[in-house]
Amino acid sequence: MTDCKKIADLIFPDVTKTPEYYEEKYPKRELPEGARVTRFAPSPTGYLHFGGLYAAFASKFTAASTNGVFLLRIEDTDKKREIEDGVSCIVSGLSAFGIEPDEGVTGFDSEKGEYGPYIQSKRRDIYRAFAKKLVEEGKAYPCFCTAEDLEKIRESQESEDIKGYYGKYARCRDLTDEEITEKINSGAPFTVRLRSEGDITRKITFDDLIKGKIEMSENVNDVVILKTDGIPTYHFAHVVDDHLMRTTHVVRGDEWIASVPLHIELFKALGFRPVKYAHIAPLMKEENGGKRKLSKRKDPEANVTYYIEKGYPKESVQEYILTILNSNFEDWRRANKTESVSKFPFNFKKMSVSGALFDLVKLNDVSKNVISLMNAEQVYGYVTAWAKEYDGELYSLLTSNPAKAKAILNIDRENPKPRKDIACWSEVRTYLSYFYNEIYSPDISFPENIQPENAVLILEKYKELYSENDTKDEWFAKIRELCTECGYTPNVKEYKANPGAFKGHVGDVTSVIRVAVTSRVNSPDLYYIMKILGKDEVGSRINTAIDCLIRGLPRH
RNA sequence: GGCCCGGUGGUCAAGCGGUUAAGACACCGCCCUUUCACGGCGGUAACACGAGUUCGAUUCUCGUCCGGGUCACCA
Repeated sequence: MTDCKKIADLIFPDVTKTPEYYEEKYPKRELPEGARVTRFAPSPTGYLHFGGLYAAFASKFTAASTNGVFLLRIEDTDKKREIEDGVSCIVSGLSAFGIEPDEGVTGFDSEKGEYGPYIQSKRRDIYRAFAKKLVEEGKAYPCFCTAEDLEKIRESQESEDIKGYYGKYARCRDLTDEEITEKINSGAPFTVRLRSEGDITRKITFDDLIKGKIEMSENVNDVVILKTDGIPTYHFAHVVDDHLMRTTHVVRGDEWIASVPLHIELFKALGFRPVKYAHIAPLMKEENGGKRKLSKRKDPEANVTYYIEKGYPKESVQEYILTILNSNFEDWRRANKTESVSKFPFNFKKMSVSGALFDLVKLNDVSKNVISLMNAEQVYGYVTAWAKEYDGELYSLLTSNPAKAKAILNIDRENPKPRKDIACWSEVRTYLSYFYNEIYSPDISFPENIQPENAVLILEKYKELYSENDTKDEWFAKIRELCTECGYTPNVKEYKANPGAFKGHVGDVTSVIRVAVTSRVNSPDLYYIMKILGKDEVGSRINTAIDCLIRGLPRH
């Protein structure tokens, strides 16, 4: 006859509070009907992973769209893998992309909310109170198997379909009170295991919010719920925490699906109502034709700091995450061009069931759109803030003459059809390098259809006619004249109708000027560029280009 | 190996028994054009394979193949 109560007291001499105490301390939340309580619960084992950010957004949007609560909890039950500034990495990583939890951990040693502590290492007493209850009820028991013992069990299970600590392999499951008492008194280390009541032939089904109905066999493993150090495993902490924090919906990676039967059994054993699950597929990365999980180790873009260093605005990252998070987001965005993302009706049903390929090209596209909608003032603010941190030279260039910088950034901006040149702030340096001699290196190479002697001709004439005070219309009128004088036509259509009659069209002529002035075949509006550069600089660049061309010209 | 999930154009993805199989990115072409862009229009290109159910399968069932996940005192 085993006396579970006695064993429980023996195992947990330190436990003073009861589960009832905690139930009362963390009452049901008073939230409007349908409000969802979600959480992001990472381990502080390294930098914040992009996939984590992705999951955090899903949680946050779910809570926000139902007027619920989104909280941040830190799962630091594995001190071996923990890194020193793990918590800060997570908090600042989330914050950099616009996620501020409603509740939970807010910094290295700070938190807010009534359901804390939100750091698992500070919840030891809570877990132990509930574990004690399980032991008292005979639903859990101490296990004295060593790592070597378990290794042997594993080896003996090679041919077994079900592996784990169960049935005849669960050697400590039926120890007598005397055996237990003796081992504990002798100071033998032990874990606490769940006494599973599962039956492999019985199925459980649950409705995953993303994947739909899933059917699996019941859990039969007597899994460890408290490690030798008295700290809970993920499974036990998850169940206790999410119950006590009154979480309603758990959004997490789909690597957890296999443990759902265990989690459900744990909820049941503790007399808790299970949470609803939404398991999201991992982000994938393309690698020589195949797909694989975006890897922390191998892929720099897996680290959220990658986006900070490159200078992607948080709005862009949000926008991109939403496009891969909910398949109808892009349609919504087209219909609501300037609406805040917080208005988007987020829905689990619209999430991809299988892993989305992480696509930097698409991110760039999204980001260019986002940035194209900003005004020059905003862009200037963002770029300088970024440059201050990551590109000191650019920073001093920009801030030494803010008016000039803003004028540059304002070209072809703030109009109904803005240019889409910039995807992230680190591209700005190259984008405007030709405005600053300090970072400009001329490279006079024309498109192939332009003959150097024609280019010289055009530039010589242009040098004479350019006047800083011309209006844009006057300037272009001169360009048209120049075309005609040099054997080009100002009329693109005319050229296309009769290409043999001309050396080229106005596009070719401006190309020559553009390359001479900016070393680019592709730039914003030339007129404004030259305005900003000033007559002297324009003249000097044209001279340089002419020299360059003449030196390269064959002698006749 | 057992169990679970998935496989629609190059990529992301709608679709849920009858569709000319949406849309977005990328690519190509055309148009617009006072250059460069932006924009507009159009194009190339897909239901992994094999059975079955059905009058009819991308959609339902089974099998095969392929991809992913999981079987820890890690989360």
